[in-house]
Amino acid sequence: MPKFYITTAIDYSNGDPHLGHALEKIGADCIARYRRLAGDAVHFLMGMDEHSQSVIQAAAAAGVTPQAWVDRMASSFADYWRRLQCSNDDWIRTTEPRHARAVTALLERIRARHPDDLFEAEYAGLYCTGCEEFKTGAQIVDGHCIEHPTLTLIPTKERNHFFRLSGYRDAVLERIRSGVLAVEPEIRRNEVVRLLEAGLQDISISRQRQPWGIPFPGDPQQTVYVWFDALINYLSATGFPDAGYDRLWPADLHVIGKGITRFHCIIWPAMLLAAELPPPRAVWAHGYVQWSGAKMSKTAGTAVSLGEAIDHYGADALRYFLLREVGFANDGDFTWERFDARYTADLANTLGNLVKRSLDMIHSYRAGTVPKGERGAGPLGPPGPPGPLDDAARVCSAAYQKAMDACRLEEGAVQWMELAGRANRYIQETAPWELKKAGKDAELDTVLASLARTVARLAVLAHPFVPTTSETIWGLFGPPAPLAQVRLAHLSDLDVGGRAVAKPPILFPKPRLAPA
RNA sequence: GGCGGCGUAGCUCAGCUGGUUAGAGCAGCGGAAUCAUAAUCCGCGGGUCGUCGGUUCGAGUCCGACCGCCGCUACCA
Repeated sequence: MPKFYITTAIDYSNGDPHLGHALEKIGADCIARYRRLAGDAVHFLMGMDEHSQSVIQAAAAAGVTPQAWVDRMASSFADYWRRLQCSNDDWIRTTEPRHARAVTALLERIRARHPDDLFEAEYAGLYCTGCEEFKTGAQIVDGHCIEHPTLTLIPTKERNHFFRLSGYRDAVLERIRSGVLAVEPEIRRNEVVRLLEAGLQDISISRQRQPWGIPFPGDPQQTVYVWFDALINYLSATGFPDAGYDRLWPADLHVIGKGITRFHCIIWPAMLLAAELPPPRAVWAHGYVQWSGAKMSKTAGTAVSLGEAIDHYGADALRYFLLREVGFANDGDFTWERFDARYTADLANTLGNLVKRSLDMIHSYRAGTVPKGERGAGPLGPPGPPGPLDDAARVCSAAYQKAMDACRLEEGAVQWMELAGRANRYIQETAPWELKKAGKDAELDTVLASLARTVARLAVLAHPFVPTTSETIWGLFGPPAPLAQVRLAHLSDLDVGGRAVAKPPILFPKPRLAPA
């Protein structure tokens, strides 16, 4: 059983999670759940990034200690991820001892293997005494810090530890070009390659005057710069440097936002190479959730809160909407109109109604027991002659797996829904109610058995996207095996003939249109 | 400024290495059916494929210019 170590970016502890955070976690969770269905030994990591100056500021503003602040934030984020059914196996926080230990160990390992890669140098920049940090770029307006326009920025020099990033340009570039380190989607890979081709500068990896951080090994006067610290979380969670960490490492997939490819595709691999550790195998950089085509910015006042979006139709519906409509590669729009349209057309009308009508007919015509049809096999027995829906399931499932293997989650969702659509057409074509009236029992058995099989298969394909609904549908058959034990490879053999089915619920109720 | 991407039916998008009447889903309109959440199924799409010019027997599909969006170019998690 191949292992599959997948991670999300760890979130910064300075505000509540929003739809953008949610898209990333849901997408990663979708991939993790899919890999489990495919039979991999999945290890799925999520967590929090809890160091740096802005944490101190946020804590001070809230009148609590930094630790109390990050505890509160971590609890809040974790609560949202539970509501969204994230199936992470581990949850790491960069304030944990296991993380500090790994950061120290990694730096010491670099120093031991490539001593020249770490050196001290002067860092010069504009320092804001209000923020207690260096300011660059857009943080400076008219020569003043945007947070403290009345203060004067002070040109300051600071002695820092540096990492010789420049020495790893060729090695990282070669890995990305050859695909040994896969960067997807392609547009992100091209951006990274161009960045590498343009050349790299060495980077400062320590800070003075930053008490809220991990002490720099051998120089307790300084702390490890927050980005350098944060990236290492993926390694910390494997147990590094203890023996056995390589049961998980290297990571098979880092799921991140498109804005941080530079850190994950260039700096992080270089850090690992310097320590003579294998770089990750793949990085997937998703796009952003927009609100009516505009950026969803925290400062501009987010148009919709994550809590609202979850409460609207439930976690499954939000998961499906984000993955199907917003997508996991490009930017996409969240609007209530689109959410409603997707929910109604796909989840309620196509899938929910299919499950309901199919199983209701089994109750009306066969007293709630799935006919064995022409198959006559047990619950997971060998298939008999395949019907049109079995063919459709095979085709859709193959396309689904091809898409999901490539992290094209939208396409996976399309294929899943396509099978449900085929089943609806099958009902129309075979008209079971006519078969019932005409007393064509054998044909009716075949049709109902075929529908039941298809519904069960849809429950399996649904799992990465709508885990709760998936379990609900699967549970209706009183299945012999928990869904967690089902594998995609068994899908064609899946049968529910002879099983008693529960009365189907309305899976995705449509709110009555409110009178105007 | 540098590098790159996008601009195809009301909406979201497919259209690979150029080749018969430009496609899908959703929405809309018409019809059928009644197992089902008034759900489903069938039928209906003349949209200058951003603009202009070029290459070619032939171009959303290649080249150039232009217009309009957008991304990456920050030691901002």
